[in-house]
Amino acid sequence: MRSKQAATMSDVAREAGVALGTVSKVINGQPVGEAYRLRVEAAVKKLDYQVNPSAKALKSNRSGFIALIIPDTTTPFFALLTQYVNLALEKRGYKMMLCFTGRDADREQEFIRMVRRNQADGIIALTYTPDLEIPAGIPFVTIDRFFSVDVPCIASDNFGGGRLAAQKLAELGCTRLACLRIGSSLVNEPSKRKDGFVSGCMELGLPFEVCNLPDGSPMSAFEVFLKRNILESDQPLDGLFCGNDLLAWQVTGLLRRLGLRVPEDVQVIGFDGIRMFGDQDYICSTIVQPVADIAETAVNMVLSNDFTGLPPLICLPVRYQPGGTTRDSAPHTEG
Amino acid sequence: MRSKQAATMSDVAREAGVALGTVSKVINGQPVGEAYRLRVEAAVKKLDYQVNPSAKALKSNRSGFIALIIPDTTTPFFALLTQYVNLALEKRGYKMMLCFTGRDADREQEFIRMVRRNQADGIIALTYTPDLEIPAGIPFVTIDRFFSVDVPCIASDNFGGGRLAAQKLAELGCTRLACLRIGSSLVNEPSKRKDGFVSGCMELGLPFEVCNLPDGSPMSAFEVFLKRNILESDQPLDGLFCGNDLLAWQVTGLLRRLGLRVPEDVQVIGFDGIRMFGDQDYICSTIVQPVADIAETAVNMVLSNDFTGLPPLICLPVRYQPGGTTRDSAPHTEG
DNA sequence: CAGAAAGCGTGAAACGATTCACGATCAACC
DNA sequence: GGTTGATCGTGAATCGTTTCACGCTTTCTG
Repeated sequence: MRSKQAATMSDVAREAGVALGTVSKVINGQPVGEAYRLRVEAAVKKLDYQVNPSAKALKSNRSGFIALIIPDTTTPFFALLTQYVNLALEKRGYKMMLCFTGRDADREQEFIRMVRRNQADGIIALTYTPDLEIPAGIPFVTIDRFFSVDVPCIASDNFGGGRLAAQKLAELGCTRLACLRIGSSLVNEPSKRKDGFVSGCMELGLPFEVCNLPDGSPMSAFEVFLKRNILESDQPLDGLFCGNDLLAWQVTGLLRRLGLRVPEDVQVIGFDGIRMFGDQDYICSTIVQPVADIAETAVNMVLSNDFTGLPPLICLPVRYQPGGTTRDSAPHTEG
Repeated sequence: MRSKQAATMSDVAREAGVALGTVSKVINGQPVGEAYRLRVEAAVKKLDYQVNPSAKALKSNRSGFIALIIPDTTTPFFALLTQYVNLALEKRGYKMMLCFTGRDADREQEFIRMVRRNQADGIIALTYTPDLEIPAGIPFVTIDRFFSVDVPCIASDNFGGGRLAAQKLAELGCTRLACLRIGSSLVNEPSKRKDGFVSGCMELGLPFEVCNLPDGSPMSAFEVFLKRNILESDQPLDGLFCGNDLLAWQVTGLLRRLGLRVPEDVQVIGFDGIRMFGDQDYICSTIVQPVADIAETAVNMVLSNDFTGLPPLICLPVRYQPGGTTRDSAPHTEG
């Protein structure tokens, strides 16, 4: 029950004494004589005219919405990505439609179907379904998941990041390394973190272990690994690279509970660049993903409906960030 | 460039040999003769017909979107809320349009203006602007922020939660309590957590302190307070209630760094019910907000366009949850 | 069995924008 | 000064629904 009925284009046209088409041109910035433009602008202001997005969408066949398909919003990295994608879309005048899937393949497919009904002009997806049916004819880009050369994928330099982690640990004096992974960092692009780490270790001539656990495994599984390879070993590990920051954070807690000092006895590097309050301290030493760049790039790609000539996988540079779990960190000031 | 042009209602009507209006009735579940219904349904299936949401929105003046206005998506409580609101909306056949404001009043007002352009059928807002201009004529409900009796507000029982925290700390053997707050828990509804806590302490006849810090204050400010009132006091505090879980978590880290044992020397209770990975361990002992209920209620309210007769403030029950920072917790197994 | 009431299919009108063929205006040029 | 072409305003047609007045059937009632 709006107090005043919203003004339409014809109201503006009548008020300004011009034709409908002229109003449309002014609104859309097409060339119009100065005098006309001023009259229309005055009428727009006077009537507080706002374009009706439904009418515009109906006629132009563009909704102005981009769907972001994401496993959940509570994982810090996803939350950060959501925020930056939203920001990047806003800058370009688009709105975001959030679809969180809870890692449910059926929900993912259902969202994509929905989007095909014209609800969105494009899709940015970070999904866990490897055999997802990608809709033809709608801009579709993925983040961190490579499907095929037809589907552009934006990712940070996972391989380079893993390699960098190995190098940093070596630089910091570690001589026996391990890579710990769980769940999502096992699949697809993020899996290259391990590959890069392994490659780095081999280049450095350092011995290393790899320990993989399926999603949802209890920490006790890692506990077994760490006890055997640190407490009970005469050649204990002294440098750990974890598949993501949350894991690194958990592993650090675990190590400390086992009586080991971090970073004095064991140094730990994670991956992602998660901070505690979104903008405060890093929760561990980490390989920081360029989240803002990833979001910007994904948005630019999905809005430029021409993917030809682009590399199917766009890799963005990562950087190393000390964060309290390596010896190069300033004495820590936070929890 | 969809391979086949999407089918419209008239295509379906032609295919089924019925009138346009009949198709509309079938689609919208209005009473239609059995034979007609079957023919239309067959045609819908054959042509893979999907309603065009823009056309529907244009004619019916409802977009099917509800806007969620939220300060950010990275604060765990907000992330959780976002997820549950999304879920509740989905259940009701609505889509969510996410507007994160970064706590910027101008952005908040701009979003509301946008929504008035018919982009959304209602607004659920969690805002920091006390003098927000609430749009008339569009369903608007708030979470945790009371504006006026005309604007329904959903909140958890902040007062009761604060009181419960005091009672629990007393039960667990604490005799000298304090309430620590920062930033967002100082304002509006969440501020009642302190009131409830104070009330609880007075009922129990226990001495208490209150320490408030403005948003963005460094932890060192709390450090001063804690040093003076625990380390340097001959009547040291032994029970802390923090305005939210993140603060409780930081304070716990701070206490441990000061050489105090939690929960042996000092017990800490937070507020919110944040878990580390969204579904794993609570990060501290806490008063859990019923996030799912809050979301459901907010969605139900915003979709029922009749607020008359409802209490302006809807209060949902909280519960206490041990989480490692009080003596009633099972020996902790996580970081 | 006539007449009223109820049930239901029909299709034109409307929602509010975009688009485009058309025509008017005007400057330029030979 | 007449012709050409460019520029630009006009308004009808259109996008794909919803809605509703209309009228045909069928059923009920006395």
